[in-house]
Amino acid sequence: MNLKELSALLGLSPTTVSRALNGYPEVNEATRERVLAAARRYNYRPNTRAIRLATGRAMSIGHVIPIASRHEMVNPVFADFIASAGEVYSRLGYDMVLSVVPDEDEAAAYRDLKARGTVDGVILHGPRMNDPRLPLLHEIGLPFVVHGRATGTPVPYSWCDVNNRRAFARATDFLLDLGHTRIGLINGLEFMDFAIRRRAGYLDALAAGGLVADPDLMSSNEMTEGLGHRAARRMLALADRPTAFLVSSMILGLGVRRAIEEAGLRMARDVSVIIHDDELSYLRNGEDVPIYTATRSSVREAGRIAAEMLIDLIAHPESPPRDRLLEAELIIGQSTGPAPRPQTGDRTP
Amino acid sequence: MNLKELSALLGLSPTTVSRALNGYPEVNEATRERVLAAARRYNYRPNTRAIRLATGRAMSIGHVIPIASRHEMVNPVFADFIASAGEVYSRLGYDMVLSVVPDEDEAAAYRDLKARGTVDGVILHGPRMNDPRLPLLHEIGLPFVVHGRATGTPVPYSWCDVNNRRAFARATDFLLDLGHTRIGLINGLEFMDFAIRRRAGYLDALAAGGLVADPDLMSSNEMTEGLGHRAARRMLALADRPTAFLVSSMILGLGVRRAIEEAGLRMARDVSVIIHDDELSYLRNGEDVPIYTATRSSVREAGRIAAEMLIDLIAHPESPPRDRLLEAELIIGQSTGPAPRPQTGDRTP
DNA sequence: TTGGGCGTCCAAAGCGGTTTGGGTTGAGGT
DNA sequence: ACCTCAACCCAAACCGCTTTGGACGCCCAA
Repeated sequence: MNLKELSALLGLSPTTVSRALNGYPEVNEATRERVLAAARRYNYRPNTRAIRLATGRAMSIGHVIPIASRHEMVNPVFADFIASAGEVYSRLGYDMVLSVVPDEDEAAAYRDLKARGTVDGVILHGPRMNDPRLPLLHEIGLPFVVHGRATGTPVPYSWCDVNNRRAFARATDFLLDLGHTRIGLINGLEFMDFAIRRRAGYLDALAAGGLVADPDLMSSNEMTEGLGHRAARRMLALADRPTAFLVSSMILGLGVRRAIEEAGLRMARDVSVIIHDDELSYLRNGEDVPIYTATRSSVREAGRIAAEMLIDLIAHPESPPRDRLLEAELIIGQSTGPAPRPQTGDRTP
Repeated sequence: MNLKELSALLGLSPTTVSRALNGYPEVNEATRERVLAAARRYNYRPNTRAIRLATGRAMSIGHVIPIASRHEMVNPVFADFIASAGEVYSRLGYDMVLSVVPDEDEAAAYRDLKARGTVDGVILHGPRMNDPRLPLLHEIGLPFVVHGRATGTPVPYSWCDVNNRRAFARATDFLLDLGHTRIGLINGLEFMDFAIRRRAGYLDALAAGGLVADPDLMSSNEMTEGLGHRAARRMLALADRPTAFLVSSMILGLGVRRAIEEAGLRMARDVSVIIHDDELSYLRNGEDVPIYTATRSSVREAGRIAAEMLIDLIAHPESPPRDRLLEAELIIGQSTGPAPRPQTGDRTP
């Protein structure tokens, strides 16, 4: 059932039917009712492809997911982010189109999306320091919102980010207040913007507490359970081992906990742990009471905000960039406690 | 730059330019070269929206993600599945469109995708027993491939699944051979098709081993760390507690391990654990050697196969349904060992 | 010499909507 | 009786591509 058929059935012109369905004023209310009833009755839906060509708008938002051919890492926060962004898109009549491309083709993918008119705008994921994608998107004129920020970007842009620096500074303060002085930082990859900011927050707080950072207590890597385990194990094997860990994700935290227990230690009592909790739906930090003390910030909320921001940006192309900084909450869980008394040397090997 | 402009620049008709670019034979090779060179030079890309309207094909594949308003569960295998399916789509010139809709709107979402012509086909995720979505898709005539199977479906359909039944039967056999007789099953939600098949495999093997299943040793729920922990803790508190667990996912397994250690027991030595490992990219079962003994099957491979199957199906609408059953591998890790000697009663409370 | 066939190209008709620029009608004012 | 002006509706152009149905020139066989 298409517009022409429907209008023929109604004895009206396609023009009038289109206007009736789209709420234009120059159509008699009685006629509009008749049209709406017929549309319902014959289950008429305007063809997406025709609307898009006619209006010149794609009515869809792109998300480009680069796949590194080496390890094919898929960011675990990604699923929750797009789920919440997708709800917004659906609600506002947009489609979400995902482009999965090899790492090296990412720039080409953006150019393509723009040149072919496949999307009206994109969300940029996992921004890095001096991220080349931002100037690129700026240059080709594709509206975008960054999930996070990209330190060193020369052009203004729209973003929605968590205050990672303050979150990790507060978490570090909390540990310092508990008497910890040897605090390990198990962070994401060092070129990721969030990781840079979290380290900065950690270093801020250490410095404010009169401590100097120990390079042996800082690690940066992909955020998998295995790598969290490996980093924590290495630090726990140090002669002057940490009594607390600051950990950039829940999944890393699972590995850290494993390392702690393998070393014959108990979380909270022997080694405190604070994680950053993105509130992923399938990896909750405890059902009722939080397991880990955490800097908590909902990635779903960020997805929702970024999506709304982008659609607003598309609707008002001449408006200045928007941004939104979300504060993380410090949630006290069962993974932190006062620093243990000076060690008695009975560490398990 | 559009086709009309480009053809004007070349002094050719749009027809010829279009044919030259699309590899049709009725165009002089020299002309084709000239057209291709100009297209490159002016960075011409045919407008997606126009192609779609003209050809009547959406050149995109839909994935509908229902969001239960209650707990907003996003399936963690989903990210990896769509990442690998997406690679196939990109390669073959298709777009992937994700529709995130409230649970109760799922049927409407499929009808909409079909009626508006937004997609050429869909992948169906998380099939259940007697899943109403399959007859629906069949009825509205939208090509689809199921990731998994749906027991009880009256119509034939295309699918790509893991042999869950055989996998869990083999895993159970393995535990029986190690001398375990009290084996707990920590499974996904009981109406999910994969969970039904896994339980069937487990029950098959128990029966073949002359054992009767104990309802207290079977649990079904969503597959989160917390629920894995809860189920295992409950079973470990039984007077006649299990000496082994069969666990439906890696994430559940993390919770199970936590429960084991909280009970003062050691995995493998006191309690064996076998998980099902979907080889998620951010939750690997060990880097080099597997941590958990596991029934392993790559969800990425399934995504790739399902995507190719669907596109093939779209290209040949009259062909019969296809299917593909993948066998899971039994990987021996460090989480299993011989059943401990009969208990001496020194369990921690 | 003529006609058929081939190679190459083009005009125009579509795809299914939106949108522009009127046309018709009837009520109200003079 | 005539004009004006809403209110309502329509024909046709347009979005940018694909595809159908020739057109034209040239070569070769009859």
